[in-house]
Amino acid sequence: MSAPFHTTDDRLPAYIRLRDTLAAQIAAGEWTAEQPIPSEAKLAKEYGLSVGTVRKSIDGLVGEGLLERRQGSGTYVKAPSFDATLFRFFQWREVDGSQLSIPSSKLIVRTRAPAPTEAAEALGTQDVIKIVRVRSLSDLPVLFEEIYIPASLFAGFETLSEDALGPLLYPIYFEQFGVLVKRATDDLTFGSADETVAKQLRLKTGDPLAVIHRTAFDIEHKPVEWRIARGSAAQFRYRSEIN
Amino acid sequence: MSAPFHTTDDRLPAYIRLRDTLAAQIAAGEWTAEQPIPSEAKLAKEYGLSVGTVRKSIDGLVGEGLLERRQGSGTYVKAPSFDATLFRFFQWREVDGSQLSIPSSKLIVRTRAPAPTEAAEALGTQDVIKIVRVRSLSDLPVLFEEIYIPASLFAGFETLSEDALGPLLYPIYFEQFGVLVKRATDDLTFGSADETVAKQLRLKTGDPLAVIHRTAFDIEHKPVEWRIARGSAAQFRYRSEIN
DNA sequence: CAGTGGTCTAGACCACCGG
DNA sequence: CGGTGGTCTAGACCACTGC
Repeated sequence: MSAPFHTTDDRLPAYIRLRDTLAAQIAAGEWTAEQPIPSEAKLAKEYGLSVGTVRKSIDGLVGEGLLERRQGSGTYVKAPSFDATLFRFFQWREVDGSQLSIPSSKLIVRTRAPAPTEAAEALGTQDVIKIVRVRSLSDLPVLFEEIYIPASLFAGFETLSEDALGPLLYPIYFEQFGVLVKRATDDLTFGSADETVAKQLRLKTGDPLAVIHRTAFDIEHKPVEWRIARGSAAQFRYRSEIN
Repeated sequence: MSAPFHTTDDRLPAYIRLRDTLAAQIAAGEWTAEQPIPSEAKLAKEYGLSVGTVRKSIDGLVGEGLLERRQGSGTYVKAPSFDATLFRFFQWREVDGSQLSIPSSKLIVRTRAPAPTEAAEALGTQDVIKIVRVRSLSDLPVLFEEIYIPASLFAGFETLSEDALGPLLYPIYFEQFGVLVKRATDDLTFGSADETVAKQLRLKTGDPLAVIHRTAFDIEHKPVEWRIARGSAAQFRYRSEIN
């Protein structure tokens, strides 16, 4: 009976308030990806709603890719497929059906620093943590990345043990800081390598580069990361699905 | 009563069969963007379903961007926003809030021809119509495109009056041939200009190029167009939204 | 005002999964 | 087998639109 709706404001439809409540619980790590969330019937009883309304809430979260239904079993938090979709640039092996592997990652810099202008504008703050890394495939450096994340959201990121940092950042954002990257905008341009980049990527100064500016957003459309990535144009391949 | 379901095969859920039936009618131009489709209640009666089930069908089509609900008024076919989303490459003016204009288009070739290997594979046929054109912005050529479309779907395209061909192809596909481009995959790489391209784009042979391979699909996920577009890398800018 | 979509209910039966 | 999600019904009342 009654309604333990969390943060959600009144006068919104019940199915939206429940959706937001569930989203908050998911982001808070209430459920793992292995255990189902409460069944539709249980949720209906708990929130004093009918099953149809609960279904509509869950439909929304499934549509957003946060939940996954498994008939006969339950509804589960979807292990975010981050880089299946979000790492898509740089397909290094041709599309012969072979899996594309995730580049390994070498950390160069990780520090609290003022944000460069563009990053500060995108993130709405100058107080950021800067991450610089080089990503490699089979020991060949392919991507030079500078990443900026708001210090307010990622307090303590600079001091995380280096072992805790895998090659993929978005899972860490989620698991360690509860920040779920849901959407991103990539801006792709063409440039040439300066000395620093050339050295890191084993190119010559002035060699052609693919340059990607990315701004990533969380569920609530708040910007949570800005990055610039550079790679040799010669091997570059970027795939984009347009709907 | 009973069910004038169109093409859809049996044993699928009713809401899917209705969705497909409606999609077919939309594609066939049954309704214009100014007149509403039949109300939910009417559809329910016509197909012998409950309103809830009809709503679920419509929900699907709204989610796909084919329909648009207007509370108190009706449900309308959504005027396809074709190139707002599908023409995104090459933003020529910086993002100072100014509208980006659609490049004008000069037709070079339009003929029935055998498809090059890549196009034939993507389209599943060799019998295609080939279109070559150069797109310009303020009289400056910026994009050289080769486009291949299946002759079976676009019978008579080669003989359309040139006046009927605006700068945007997807609206023509839809209005003249009932082919609605719903999704596309872009593959972006960098290359260098050969003589032909260099001449058309007023570049020097060997100048860096952005190269986009695109395969476009209709509502039923059938490939309906393959194209390769090339532009000077120096001015190139491609924006991609990742969800 | 009548007609539309928007929300919500309280059930039903089915298909599937797991123990 | 019981519990889960998947489909579907036949209503209710509300919010909005357009005449």
